[in-house]
Amino acid sequence: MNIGDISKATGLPAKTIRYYEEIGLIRPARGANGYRHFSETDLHNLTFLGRARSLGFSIEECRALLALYTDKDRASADVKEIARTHLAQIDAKILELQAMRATLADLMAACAGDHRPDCPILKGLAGEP
Amino acid sequence: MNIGDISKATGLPAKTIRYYEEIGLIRPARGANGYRHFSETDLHNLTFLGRARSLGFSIEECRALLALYTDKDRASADVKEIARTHLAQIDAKILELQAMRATLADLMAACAGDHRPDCPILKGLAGEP
DNA sequence: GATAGGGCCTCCAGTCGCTGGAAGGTCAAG
DNA sequence: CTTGACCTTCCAGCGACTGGAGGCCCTATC
Repeated sequence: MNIGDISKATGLPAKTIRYYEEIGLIRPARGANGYRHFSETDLHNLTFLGRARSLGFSIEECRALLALYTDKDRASADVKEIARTHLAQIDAKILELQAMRATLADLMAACAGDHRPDCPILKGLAGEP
Repeated sequence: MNIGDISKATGLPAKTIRYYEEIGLIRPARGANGYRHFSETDLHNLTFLGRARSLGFSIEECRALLALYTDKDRASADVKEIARTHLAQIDAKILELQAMRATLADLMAACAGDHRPDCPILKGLAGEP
């Protein structure tokens, strides 16, 4: 499979796949013409990476997960530990966004949103009582 | 006030303040020695920027908000429109993170997390049923 | 007056995870 | 033989900073 085929199969842009090769996440073979040639294993690995990325794992976490995925002697505890850390980060992010949301919604509720210049949103951002 | 003083007063790193000047968000005066000199207005503007950023507004949104903050003839509707757009983005992000969280939590719940190599998290990422 | 320290300056490079584009080689169809 | 779709590499840029090098300025102490 060429990069275009694997791109369609995985849903990942060709640019992204080249980038993953550049940073050493995958090592596709090369044909005589210089084209990348992707095996079934490459397909599995890229699918894995795509799903892990879509769950918000960083590239380095993906690298670790992929190594565990490839290592048939891994302990599932190692995987779960990475997942636990990531889950905590997601939760922290959600809380942060919810706090932002609440503050912003409060300010917006106080704002008439009409032609007049008086604006509680700006006042709130400026730190006025 | 020098940059160190304003940094303490606003809680923004000096590097960030210099960056805000570089991209034209603020225009502090300069002393004969080349040092930036910050007025009360600069202090207000930087405080405003700090709060807006902490609510997740992008730099360009902050630029627009700051212009409205400075314009005493603004319409509060203009401010509210920016806030509404941003609120929608926050909500979208929260939903995305909650979906990630749910998927990840499901996978983790199925994983024993012990010394054995069998791992539903990896299976899920690989796309196994 | 010399020196030590802290603060300030600019400029360059790096972060993360791609993404866009230019310039050029390859391949299959008509 | 040409067209057009594909592939290649390399360089640059996104957002919003952040770190560090190298060097000037200011105050305090000896």
